This record gives sequence, C-alpha cells and structure tokens, in this order.
Amino acid sequence: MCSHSRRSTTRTGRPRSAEADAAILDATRAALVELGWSKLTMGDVATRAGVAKTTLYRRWAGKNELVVDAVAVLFDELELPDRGSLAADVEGVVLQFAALLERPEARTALMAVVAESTRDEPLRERIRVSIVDRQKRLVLEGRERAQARGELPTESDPVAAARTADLIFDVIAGAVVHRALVSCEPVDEDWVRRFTAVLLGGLGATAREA
Amino acid sequence: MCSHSRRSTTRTGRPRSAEADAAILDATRAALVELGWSKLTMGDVATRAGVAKTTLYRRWAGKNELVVDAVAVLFDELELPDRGSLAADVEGVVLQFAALLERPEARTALMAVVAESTRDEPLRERIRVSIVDRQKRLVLEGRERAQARGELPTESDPVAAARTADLIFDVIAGAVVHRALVSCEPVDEDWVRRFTAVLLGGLGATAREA
Amino acid sequence: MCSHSRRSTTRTGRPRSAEADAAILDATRAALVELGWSKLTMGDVATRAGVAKTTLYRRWAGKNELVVDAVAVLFDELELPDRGSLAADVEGVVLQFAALLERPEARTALMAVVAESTRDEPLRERIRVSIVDRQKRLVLEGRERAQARGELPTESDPVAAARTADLIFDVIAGAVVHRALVSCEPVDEDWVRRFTAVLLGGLGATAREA
Amino acid sequence: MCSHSRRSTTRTGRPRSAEADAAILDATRAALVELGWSKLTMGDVATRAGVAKTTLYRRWAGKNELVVDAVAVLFDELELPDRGSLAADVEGVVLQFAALLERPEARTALMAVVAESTRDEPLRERIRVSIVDRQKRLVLEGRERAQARGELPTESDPVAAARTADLIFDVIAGAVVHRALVSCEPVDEDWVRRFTAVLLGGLGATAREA
DNA sequence: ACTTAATCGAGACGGTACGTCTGGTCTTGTC
DNA sequence: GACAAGACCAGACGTACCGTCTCGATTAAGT
Repeated sequence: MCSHSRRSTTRTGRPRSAEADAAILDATRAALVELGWSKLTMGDVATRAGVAKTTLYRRWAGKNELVVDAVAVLFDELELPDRGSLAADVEGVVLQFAALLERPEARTALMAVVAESTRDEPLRERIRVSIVDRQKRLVLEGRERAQARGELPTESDPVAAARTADLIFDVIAGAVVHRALVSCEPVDEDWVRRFTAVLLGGLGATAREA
Repeated sequence: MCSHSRRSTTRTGRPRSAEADAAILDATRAALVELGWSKLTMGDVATRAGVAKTTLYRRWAGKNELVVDAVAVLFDELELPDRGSLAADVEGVVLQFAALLERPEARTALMAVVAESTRDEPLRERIRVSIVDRQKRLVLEGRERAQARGELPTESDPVAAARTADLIFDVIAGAVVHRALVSCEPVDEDWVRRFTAVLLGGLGATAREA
Repeated sequence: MCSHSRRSTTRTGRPRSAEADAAILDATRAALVELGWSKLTMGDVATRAGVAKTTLYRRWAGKNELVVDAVAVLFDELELPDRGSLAADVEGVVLQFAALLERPEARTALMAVVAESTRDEPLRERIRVSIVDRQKRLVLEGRERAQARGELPTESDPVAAARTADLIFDVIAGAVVHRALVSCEPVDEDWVRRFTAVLLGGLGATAREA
Repeated sequence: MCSHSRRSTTRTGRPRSAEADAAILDATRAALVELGWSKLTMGDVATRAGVAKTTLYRRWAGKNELVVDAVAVLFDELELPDRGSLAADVEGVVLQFAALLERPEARTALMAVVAESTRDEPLRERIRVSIVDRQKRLVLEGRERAQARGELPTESDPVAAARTADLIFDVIAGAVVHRALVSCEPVDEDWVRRFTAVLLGGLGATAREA
C-alpha cells in the first residue's frame, strides 16, 4: 500500500508525516465522492488535506496511483462470512461487492483506473496487487470452505484448479461490475440468486462431465 | 449514431459537411490508437481531421461524446454467425468480442467512457444506445436461433425472458471484459470453451429446475 | 425585408442596398455606444442590422473602415455659426467639437481608428477624407470670415497661409481632444474662453512680428 | 510603475521573478514595434519573453495594462534641458516629445490605450499615473525655471496657476500628438518654432491683460 | 546544544489543453 | 445574382491543472 520506498542507507532529516498520508487519502476519497474521477485534481486534494502539492507528489507519482491507493482500502472490507453453504456464501459476497459498487468513490474510480491501466503497465500491476488480488482471495477462500464442506471435490491438478478459480473470478466480478456500472441495473437479491444459480449450476455440470 | 439533431423546421444556411463528420471520427480512432484515451485531445483530433475546433464542438459536446460515437461503429462489426449449435454460436461471438477488445482504440476507450458515465446520465444513455444495445441484440438473436433449433424452450413469460437475457448478457460481456481488461489474460479458445460450458451448463440446470 | 416591388425592370441588383447601408451604420453606432470599440464585433453589427455578415463584408473591408464611415457623419453636424467676432466663432466651434466628443460613439471610436491608422495607410487616408478634412474646413471658413471682418490680415503667401491654417487646426483639435480624452477634464466655457484667448493672442503676437 | 502589489503581511512561497518582469516588458515593446497594437497578442508576448502565459496574467490583467507599463518607461526619457530661455526650453521638450512619437512602439500604443481608457476607468487612472503625469511634470518644471529667470511672473493664486498649467499642457501635448498622429505631418524645427511662438505669444498676451 | 538534512506550507514557474469567441470566407436555398 | 442563414478554417482569448521549482521555516536523529 505504501508507495514510497525510503532510501535504506541513511535516514537523517525530518521524517515524513504519517498524518499527512492519512489526510491525503481521506481527502482523495472525499473529492471522489464530490467531484468524481475526471474533475478530481491534485491541487484540490492537496488543499482539502491541508497539505502542499509537493508533499503529495513526494508520495505518489500522479492521480492514478493516488486514487488506486485511496480506494484500495475499500476492498479490504470485503470478507467471506460463513453462511453454511456455497450458494449462500457466493450470494453474500456478491451482495457485499455490489454494496461497494454503490459507493460513489468506488463507482467513479474503479473503471477509471482500469481504463488508465490499459496503457500503463506499472499502474496495472499496482491495481492487481492493491485491488484485484484482494477480491480474488475471496474466491479461493470460498472454494476451500466448500471443499471442506464436501460441496466441491478437491481438484488434483493445481494448474486446472487455478484456471478454474480465475474463470470463476472473472465471471463473478465481471458480471457484477457490468450489471452495476454498464447496464446500470440494481444488483438486488433476486438477481444475485438467479446469477448464483446459473454459476453454480454451470460449475456442477462441468464437474459432472469430468 | 448521428450526434446532431437538425432543426426540423427550415434548413437554411450552409449544410454541415458530411466529410468533416467522417474525417473527425476517423481521426478520433487514430488518435485513440496512438495516444490512448487520456492523452487524446480535442485540438489534436481537429488537427488530424483537418478541421477547426469549432467544427468539432458544433457536433459533439466533448471528448466523451465524441469517443462514444467514434468507437460505436466498431460494435457494428459484431455478428452472430450460425455455427450449428448454441454452444458454438456463443463461443463464436465471444471470440469476436474478445478480438474487438484487442483493438487498442476499443481497449482504451470502453472503460474510460463507462467510467465517465457513472457521473453523467446523458452519456450513460448515449453509451446504452450506441454500444450496449448493439451487443445485447446478439444475445436475443442467439436465443431465438437456439429456440428454433429446439435447444432452448420457448419462454412463456416475457418478463422472465427479458430478465434472463439481461442476466446472460451481463455475464458474457462482463466476464469477457473483466478477463481482457482487468485480469489482462488472453481470451483464447480454451478459456472461451470452459466459460461457455459453465454458462450453458448453468442455464440448463436452472431450466431443468423450473 | 422582402421587397417584391421590382417587377417593372428585370433587375437582379440590390434594391435593399440603401436600406441595408443605413441599417448597418445605425447598428454600428448603436453598438459603439453600448459596447465600445474593442467589444464591437462584425457579427454583432450584422445581427443588429438584420443583415448577413456577407452583406457587411461586401461593403466594408473590416471593422476599421466600417467604424470610420459610421462616425464620419457625426462630424458633418459641426458648423461655424456667425457669432460676430473671431473669438466668438472659435469658442462656438470648440464647444461644438467638445459636445461631439461627449457622445460615447465618437469618444470610443475616434482614438481607436487613429490608433489603427498608425499602421494602415489606406485607413489613414480614409480618416483624413471622412473626418479630418471636415474639421479643417471650419478653420478655413473661420479665417475667411475673420478676414472679411478685417480681424485678420489677408495672407499674401498661399503656402504660409496653409501652414498657418494647419498649425491652428492641430492646436485647436489637439488641445480639445487631449483635454477631453486624455486629461478627461470638462471642456467647459471657462476653459474654452481661456484657450481661445491664448490662441488668438498668440496669433496676434506672431502677426505683429511679421 | 510596478503593477503588482504584494500581500503586505507574510511573504511565503516562491517569490516572483524580477527577470520575468523585465523580459515581458522588453518582449512587449519588441512586439509593438514588429506587429503594432492590434496584432499584438498575449501569447506571442509570452513566447517572446520565454515565459508562460500564466506568468503574464499573474502580473497584468490584460493587454491594455501590459502595454501601458511597457510604454510608460519611454516617457521617463523625456527631460527638460536648460537651453537658456523659455522659448528654447519649450522647443527642446517638444522636439523630444516628437522624437518619442516617431518610435513605432509609442506611436501604435499611445492612441490605442487612450481609446481603450474611454470605457475603462482603472485603465484611465493607470495611464494618468504612468504616462500623463510624467509629461505634465515637464510643464511645471519649465514654468518654475522661467519664473526663476524672470520670464514669467509668479502666480499668486495657486488654483489659477494650476489651471493655466493644465491648459498649457493640453495645448502642447495635444497639438504635437495631433500633428504627428492625426495630421501625420512632421514635427520639425520649423513647425516647433512657429508653434512655440504662438503659444508663448498667447501666454504673454493673456498675462498682460491680467 | 548543535549540526545536518529531509521535511513542511506556500506559491510562482513553464507548459498544455480547455472551451469560447471573433474574423473573414464559403456554400446553401430563397427571392 | 444579391440576400439571410449559417457552416467553415484559423487562431487568440483567459482559465485550469499539471508537475517542478524555489523559498523560509520546521522537525527529529545523530552528534
């Protein structure tokens, strides 16, 4: 999460303010809510945070990196509560994700940084580490829990297992994001139930074939 | 597709140049390929098109609207070739969509305009009409064809049918976009086959339940 | 606007031309009063006159020429009323000129076109013909009348006479304009009386020397 | 002369560059010579000065203010050399003034800013302080020197003295400017001698009356 | 206590793009 | 063929941000 690598050799001089870091990220989220991605400016964030622009640029290379860090923390709130069955777990986490996408700071920032990342490999990596992998972790946890319950067989081939997890992740995350941000329709319980039924039904069908 | 609604009453004065329209949209796509969304500027597009900035702003309100119109035409190329079975049809259209997302102008523009649209209702509507509905049409055509083949039952309830089509659309489009632009992994034949299997398996399972 | 009155002779000429001319010059003066020189635009004048910009440019090369013609007519109002003595005549014409410089259209236009003319020889000539010579005529008339009254001797050398007339003209016009537009002080009766006393006193003194 | 009043309290932040000030004013004069007033643009001045447009607008509100400051320094060169008599002093300063009006930057700028000032009170004040008062000072100095020589009586009434000085100033400055810029005739030694004779003759005549 | 050196706020700097406005020209269809 | 309407190219306008750069003033950690 921390973007700044200190010179490991000598650490003399005034240390950076930890308060400033927090104030900047808070200000960034507040600005995202008020202004949205495209009208958010570095100068405005600095002013809101009561900080000089220099202080901001000393820590982040630009708007993209700053916003990724500012919204990344939102994805830490996602967790996989044990609801007793795979279907219930999936429905639960999808609803959580949908709730996150209702928040204006996530809504406006997520697609924007992904769009920027199509031409910026370091940014892509940063998004992967800060955001994508945190979501994917939930898929892996959910599978382990389902296997422990006996709802899913233990996959012997680790490569195939990883490929399947990736597929599931793209299907879940992609469908929810598309529903919420492109189709702009509510991700409500009814939709989630029908989506989960298709997903798990499909997984069961392909498992039976193999 | 056309962005400018003429005064319907009398049409006096010099008419707008159709050549300029085409040159601007071509220039926009070229600039997207070369520069990407964030570094594309209105002035540069005008220069490339051999057109004054005023001519550009007379037709489009800004970068967002211009880019939507410029990339919309790409989605007209998508079609649903009859490959003999529902699975083959789905795989075919998904591969086409993936190929489209390989094109840099689509890659850089698609997420960007969606991101902007989270705060711009008219833009959202424009995207829906120009892009989203053109993709969704393929889902509806595919279902009709599958029903004609007898692969899918004819849904009696039109509301439920529409809901299911929407769900399928979000799953397909969302998964492919997420795979291509967020996970940044190739949408190759193997992935498409596994994805299609899960999707159709899931549809079959839920159909049997009902 | 629409003149159907011409059927007698097949004339494809410009029957509205005279109306348009007057409307344009009126509109120009009105725009000068409202907006001043620098904010007056050709498009605005055309709109006020109910005329297309083309019509305007067909008659005048640009803003400078148009404004010169529009304000030139104001200088036609100046005349030399016979007040019985040279001093009274001078005072009368100076007060008339001062009154003209109170009018906002003259105030804002006069210096502006002179400024433009410092780099535009044709414009300078146009100003001379349309404006300057109309003022200078008053000096010549005043001298003749004073000579007729016996207040001034008849100059035998025509070259010297012209030089003196030019000098007087520059002194009168220059002093009044400078007082009104640069010093921005009122050209009232008191000032005019003192100015005239100096001018005529100086002329008398130099005449006595020769 | 300096156009920007600093916050008098604390002076934090990077101080403004004095070099930039000088470079901008030099560039302005150069642009006036090359292009004249109406074709001078802020962007061009900024480019010539090697300065960003923002730096320019941070110091001057617009073209008018900038040009006044740029040209004002030219009027500092005017001085009143002691030539031994009032007539010689007047002739000397008028020739200096005429030489100044030969310079293209003064020629093109002077009338233009006066024209603009007819609708802009702050600009009028700026011109008065930066340009007009510097010229008027010469009149006051000349009178003091003539009084010291005994060529002119010491005026007892200060109000009348001031009125007379204003009158003389408007006559001198107005006549020279009108001769040079409106009549566009040379202000040569012959003209200056005749003009001075009229002026001083007039002053003497009015003084004798009183 | 005293360096030392990186930090802090403020704000000016050179740039770039913005979206608008104007100047002057050129098509249109109508009269 | 002149006219109004209005689109066209060109380019200046003044503003907003960008990311960098001085400034003088704080901080601690290491003498």
